[in-house]
Order: sequence, then structure tokens, then C-alpha cells
Amino acid sequence: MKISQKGLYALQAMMMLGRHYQQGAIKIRDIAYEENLPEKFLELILLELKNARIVESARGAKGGYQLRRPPSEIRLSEVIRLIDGPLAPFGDAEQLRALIDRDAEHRALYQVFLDVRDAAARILENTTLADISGPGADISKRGRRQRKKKQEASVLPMVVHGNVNREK
Amino acid sequence: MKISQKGLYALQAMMMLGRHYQQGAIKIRDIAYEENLPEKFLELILLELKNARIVESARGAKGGYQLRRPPSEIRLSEVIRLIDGPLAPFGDAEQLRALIDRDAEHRALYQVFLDVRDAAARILENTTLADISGPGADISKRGRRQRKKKQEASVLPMVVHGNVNREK
DNA sequence: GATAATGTCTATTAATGTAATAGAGATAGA
DNA sequence: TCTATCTCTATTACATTAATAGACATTATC
Repeated sequence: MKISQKGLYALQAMMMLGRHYQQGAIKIRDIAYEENLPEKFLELILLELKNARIVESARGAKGGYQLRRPPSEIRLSEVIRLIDGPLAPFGDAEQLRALIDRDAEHRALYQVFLDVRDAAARILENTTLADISGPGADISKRGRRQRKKKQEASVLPMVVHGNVNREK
Repeated sequence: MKISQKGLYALQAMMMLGRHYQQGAIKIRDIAYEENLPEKFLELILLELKNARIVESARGAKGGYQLRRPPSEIRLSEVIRLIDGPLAPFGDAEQLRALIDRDAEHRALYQVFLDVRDAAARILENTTLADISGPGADISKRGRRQRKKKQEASVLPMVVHGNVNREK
């Protein structure tokens, strides 16, 4: 899985709309300005979000965009899957599956990829716009509240090993 | 993070070398044949792996490649980081960091991305070539054994939620 | 030391994907 | 009607990826 620039723009736009939830339609231009996004590119992104019925638009003068649901009901996974496709860490799932079917030895590798995908999905499914934007957003609170499904909280450990944080 | 075709080839080649560990040098051609990889492309990949000192080569007649360490000491994360770069799910960490520094509102989003990266890293750091290749490889055994660091086993839950498995 | 087998290295290409831009058209409010 | 705004299609520039080609260097073996 890879979150593209476009995907990041989409998330930024959604966060902005989340901050202005229930304030009526917001113009593309205003979103672009507030989040510092290329306006014409943002147009295409919002169109996709609209077609997916995550946001809604009003045309003409006084037109603009707004969320169709409260920020607490929009999961990051939904936005990312729409813009960047499946959360799996490999490109072409079909091709990989063909490889696996042809050769039992590679099934274990495939399973590892599935585990990675599931781990990422678990986080992105359980984080909503409300968790990361708006007046209540606070990193330090993530993981302690706002888990919709009660049993899942303990499945996503917040413990981080010292040796895992190795990226540049 | 995205595992490229090249990264997948690298993992396949490493698994093949793992299966033939301590059987002397293996020719590029044989690796390519057994794993059905493009030979010339594989050359470049093996060169990278050699420069990273994960494999070693012998030149000339009877030359070839072999692992420098036992399969149980080669983590998938090492191979993937080498070929495909950092495990983070976003492209340019610098750019994202700049965004975050400019705007405190986006820190929470950044933190989610870090969580995703850490979750992926945790799995790929704790899975070795031995776990997924060779005669002992068995998907059903993953997660129950072969965790090098004792305390980490419980941190990677094997439970999978029904609603997480949503990819095509 | 000649020969054949093999890894090393550099360059190039083709295909694809990504980010972004341009501009004409449709719709709605004033 | 006029103007502001979303809608939609096309196009472009650029970067990345996957793959190929070919000359060169090294080693084993006869």
C-alpha cells in the first residue's frame, strides 16, 4: 500500500471539510487555499469523493462541498481505498495470486503480505476524521477512545518497540 | 509502503537461496529458472543484495550466489527496505514532515501514518526467510514459533477481524 | 595459457503511472 | 441575464519501473 500525493490531498481536504462540518457548502477554492492544495487537481479529487458519496456538492453560485456524514463516521480507510486502491502492500493482487497458485512454496510469503495488509487496515478502519481533525483532535488521545467496536481496542497494541522506528 | 515487482523478485530469489542454503554457489540462471524471473533483471537485484552484504558471490566458472547468513537471520524487512525503501506508507517523508511542521493540525494524521508503518515493520521485522521458505515453512506455524525476541510474540496478534478482510 | 562459464557494470529503452493543467460546458443564485 | 461555481474530458510533463543489451572482468579447468 502506498498513500499517494493525491491520497494525501484527499485526506487534507476531508479534514478541512470535517473542521467546517455543518457550516454549509465550502468552495473548492477555499479548501485549496486553506490546505494549500493545487486547485484544479483538488477539483478531480473532490469529484471522486462525490461520486463515492462521501461528500456532496452544490453547484452554481454559493455552491461548494460538504461532508455527507459526520466526521466521526468517515474512516481513513474509506478515503484511502477510494483514491489509492486496496490497502495491500503489493501491487497486483491477481498476479501474486497466480504465483501462489502455481507454487505452494510461496503461500507463506503471501500470508505475510496479508498480515501486513490486515494490520494497516485495522488502524485505518478504526481511525475516523473526527479522531484526527477538528477542535477535539489530539494525538495523545488516539487509541484510548473513539474505537467504535468495543472488542477491538486491545487488538491494536499501542506499544512500540524501540527497534521498530528505523525509517529515515 | 509498496512492495514493487522488483521487491517481490528479490524476495523470491532470497527464498530460493534459502532453500539451497549451504549447498554452495547458485548460478543466476538457476535462480531465474527455478523462480521464473527475468534473468537480466535478476542480475541487478542480486548485485544490490550483494552490495548490501546480504548475499555473497563467486565470479568466474562455478560462480554464483549464496546467502551470507542462515535464513533464520534474514528478516523480510531488510530485503524490502533495501529494494523498495522505507516501510512508511507515504511517499516523501520530508515533504510530509514539512507539512506537519507548518501546521499542527496535521500532526494527528502523521501519527496515524507512523502507526501504520510501525505495524507493518513489526511484522516484517519478525518474519525471517526461514519462516516462509525451506522444508520447515508452514503458514500455520507462523506466529507460534521462531520469534527471536521473546517479549514480542504477544504484540503481533494473529486474530483477524471479519470486517478487515475487504480487499478484492 | 586458452577457453568457456560466470558475475560486474553502464547505458538505454519501453511502458506505465502520477501530478498537474487547460478549457469548454452545465447549473444555480442574484 | 450575469456571474460564480461545480462538471467533465483531454492533454501534458515528469518520474518511476521493469526490462534489455552488450562490453568487460574474473575464475576454473583442461
